[in-house]
Amino acid sequence: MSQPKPRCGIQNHPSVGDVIVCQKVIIIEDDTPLRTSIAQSLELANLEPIPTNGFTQARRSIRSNFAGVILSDIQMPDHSGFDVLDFARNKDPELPVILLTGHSDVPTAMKALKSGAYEYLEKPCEPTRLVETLKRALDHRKLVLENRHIRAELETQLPFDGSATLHEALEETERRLIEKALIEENGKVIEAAQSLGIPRNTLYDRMAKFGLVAKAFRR
Amino acid sequence: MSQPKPRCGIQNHPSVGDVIVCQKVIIIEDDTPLRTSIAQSLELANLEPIPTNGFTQARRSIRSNFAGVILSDIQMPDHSGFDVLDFARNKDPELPVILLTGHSDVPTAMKALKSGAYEYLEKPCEPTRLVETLKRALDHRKLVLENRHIRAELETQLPFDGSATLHEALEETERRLIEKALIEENGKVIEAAQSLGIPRNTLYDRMAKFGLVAKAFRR
DNA sequence: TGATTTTGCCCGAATTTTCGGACAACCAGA
DNA sequence: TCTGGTTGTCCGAAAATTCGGGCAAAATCA
Repeated sequence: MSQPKPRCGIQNHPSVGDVIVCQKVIIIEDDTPLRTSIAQSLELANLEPIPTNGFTQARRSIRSNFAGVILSDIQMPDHSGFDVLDFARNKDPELPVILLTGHSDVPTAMKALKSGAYEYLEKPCEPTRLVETLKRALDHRKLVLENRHIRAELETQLPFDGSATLHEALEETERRLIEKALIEENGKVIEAAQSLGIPRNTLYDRMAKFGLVAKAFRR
Repeated sequence: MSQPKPRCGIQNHPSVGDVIVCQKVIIIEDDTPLRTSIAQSLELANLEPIPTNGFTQARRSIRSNFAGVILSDIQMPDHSGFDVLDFARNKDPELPVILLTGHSDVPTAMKALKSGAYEYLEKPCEPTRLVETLKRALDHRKLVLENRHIRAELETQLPFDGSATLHEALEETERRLIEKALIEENGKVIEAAQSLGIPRNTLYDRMAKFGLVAKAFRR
């Protein structure tokens, strides 16, 4: 029949129902006492601070699906908060960055928002206000991540174009279910067969039909 | 002989891609000049103000999937902002309410947040800050609505719980596809068969197996 | 290394599905 | 009432699928 398509396909989705935890806050602040003080405030609020002393130290934590937000000082010796902002937006445009500006530095604050910061806070900042703001940002982030997650799930679920034949659609569904089972069982055919409720040989029959090999599903 | 209709999708799929517009702001403020002033600020920011002079006038706009947020004064002659908050949270717990407090009334502001307000603003509020805050709230609201929308979509697509047998899952899928085709063809078995790419008799076989009758799918 | 498990494939019989053909019953319009 | 189209069911042969058993090669483990 058809060649074993090199479809990389289904990933191991953490199931739609489960809640995404999103409470990390990367703190970028060169002033050590202030940094630890902020970190403490966050821990008291049940958040998960990741304190760093500057851009260089922070950048390895900043990645595309990071489950949290960034809180960065804007004036630092080595880099500016805007560098953080650019870097973060490049990694993930929907990753909220909250910038700490100097007292009453309205023009810079405006510039921050225009550059894509999620929010700014004036430097001598009461902990409660800080936490409130971060919680809103984290909530926002959580929604964004959930959204991506569900969309990904949707894509794997509705692949039939309407012009497909009943047989084609069913074959496609069957192939996906088999692939999913194989992934979940780490490429173990026997266990996948068991979880699908069919005998081992039958699963091999179907796999052969679709050109699937167990090896390709190993972690 | 009519062609099988050029069906674009498996169902009329409110298209996951399309963007939800969410820029309405219900303004609840008894002071008329201030109210219109706020409304103007919002219009300048490309938002869609719905000005009301109080809770009574506003409550009919507040409903479960409202595509916007609420901005309410906290001190009003007939009702308090907290009444608005309670009402809104009852209609939809994820509908953001932003409360306008008097100048430096921190305790009330705290109480507002604890009661579930999305954010509070101090009364003599610069338009830019107001608009920024509202935009964040609207963004949040948009995400919530998108989320609901996609989840609903996913539920209609996700046919089998993981514990189902391969055969059971495929049968279920087959039944759904057949029902879908019958619905789209208004219960005409012949046309449904054509759109599914199988002969009429085969479709009858399958329908019999599932206990389906065409009559039940007529409009 | 040797023992054990797993893979991937083939056989063959039992079962299921496919699908053309046929037919009675029903309904709607002329 | 006649007529054309549809529904729902049955038959039967061809085709496909299921699934137990078996086996050689590969992988894994001790």
